[in-house]
Amino acid sequence: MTRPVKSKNKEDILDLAIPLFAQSGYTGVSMRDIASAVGIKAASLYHHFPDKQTLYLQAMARAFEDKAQGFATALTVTGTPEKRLAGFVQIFTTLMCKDPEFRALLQRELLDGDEVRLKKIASEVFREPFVAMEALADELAPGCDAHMVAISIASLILYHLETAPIRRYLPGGKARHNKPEVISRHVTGLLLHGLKGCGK
Amino acid sequence: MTRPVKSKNKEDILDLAIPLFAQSGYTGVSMRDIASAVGIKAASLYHHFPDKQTLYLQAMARAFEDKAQGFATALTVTGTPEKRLAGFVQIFTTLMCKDPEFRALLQRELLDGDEVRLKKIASEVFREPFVAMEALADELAPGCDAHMVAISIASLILYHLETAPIRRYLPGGKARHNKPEVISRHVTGLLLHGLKGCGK
DNA sequence: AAAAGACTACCTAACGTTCGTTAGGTTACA
DNA sequence: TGTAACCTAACGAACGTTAGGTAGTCTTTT
Repeated sequence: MTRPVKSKNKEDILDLAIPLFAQSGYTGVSMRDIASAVGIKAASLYHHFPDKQTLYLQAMARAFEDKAQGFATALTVTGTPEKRLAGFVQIFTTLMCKDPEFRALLQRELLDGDEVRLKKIASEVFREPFVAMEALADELAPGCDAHMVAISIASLILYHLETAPIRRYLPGGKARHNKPEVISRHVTGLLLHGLKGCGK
Repeated sequence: MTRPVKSKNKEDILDLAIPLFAQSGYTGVSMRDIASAVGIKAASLYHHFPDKQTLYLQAMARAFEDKAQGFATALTVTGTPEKRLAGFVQIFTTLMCKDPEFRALLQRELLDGDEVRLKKIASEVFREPFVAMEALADELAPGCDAHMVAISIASLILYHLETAPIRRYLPGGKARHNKPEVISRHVTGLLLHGLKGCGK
């Protein structure tokens, strides 16, 4: 039995584990599943990680890390507040569209995540873009509740993507409703002008 | 034909299983867990249900049934389109606030639900209120994409609730942001007037 | 430069536990 | 007496995890 030429390291394993956890959740993925995806035996995973929970936490950390940086680019847009909002929404939507794994992991964390993990995600991934969104909200609608506005912006974008599986079966559901440019245009219009703004 | 007073029937078991499934998901709840909640042994569950999956599906069906009816009351509001929207948002928000179990189950279905179940939920639970929302959207913003508007309305309400666990750790998060009247006022303002409408 | 030792990354085999599920017996009420 | 509702006991499978072994690779010593 010849051994593989190149040994696996932690990062390789985590990168292969992330999509599994995203698709089936913590309890839905066994150590044997992960090992099989990596191409080794389950017992060998314990050479790299002390237990499953640690592996999972490190996979989550890896999946979420660098995400904050991605969001930062969505905040580089300059110009009028309206233009900056439109730019942010567009970039954020495109980013989220391209990363179903991230969305699934986030959803799972919102359902099952413990306080420690949620706190970590909040401060390390979302805090910076969230603050920028709040500042933008305060410019566009002074005196409003910036926190609620920021959540609303994220809601509009993310829920259109989250509900994709069921929207297919709801009246009026079309394939184009999943396209980032369609979503971002709708959301921008709605945010800037209310319901009257999303018809154009 | 008449059951002994002390005996459990299917409905009792399902009602006790629903919150367990809502909290921990299908794989996170064992037959022994359910039996323990009911006050019987796991083997006895097989007197009422052929297997775990059937029990789960019937629990889901029960959790979602009569929900459509609850939504119907949110559509009884009359008056100007603006007033009807405000009324619908308020009632729908209050309804969702009171039912974290339903929200959790819906979220889990969006993540893990197969096509058949999603189709069933779409047609039996959401179709009717969704059509009404679309009609309302068409009145308020003729020519708009009613499907997207309806999703946006639901997004705004549900995501404010879904993100409650993480909003605590995001800047500006306050306890009142989880109150139905605060959410519905914010959402109504945003929908009718855009960002400028949620400051007042 | 070669041998000896240590280390890394994997293996096979198995452990104890929990799981869904089944078989067959018991009890209480019609 | 029949049947519905429950029980105890146990099955096999899958799970996370551990023990102990092996084959290459790197490091040190002679």
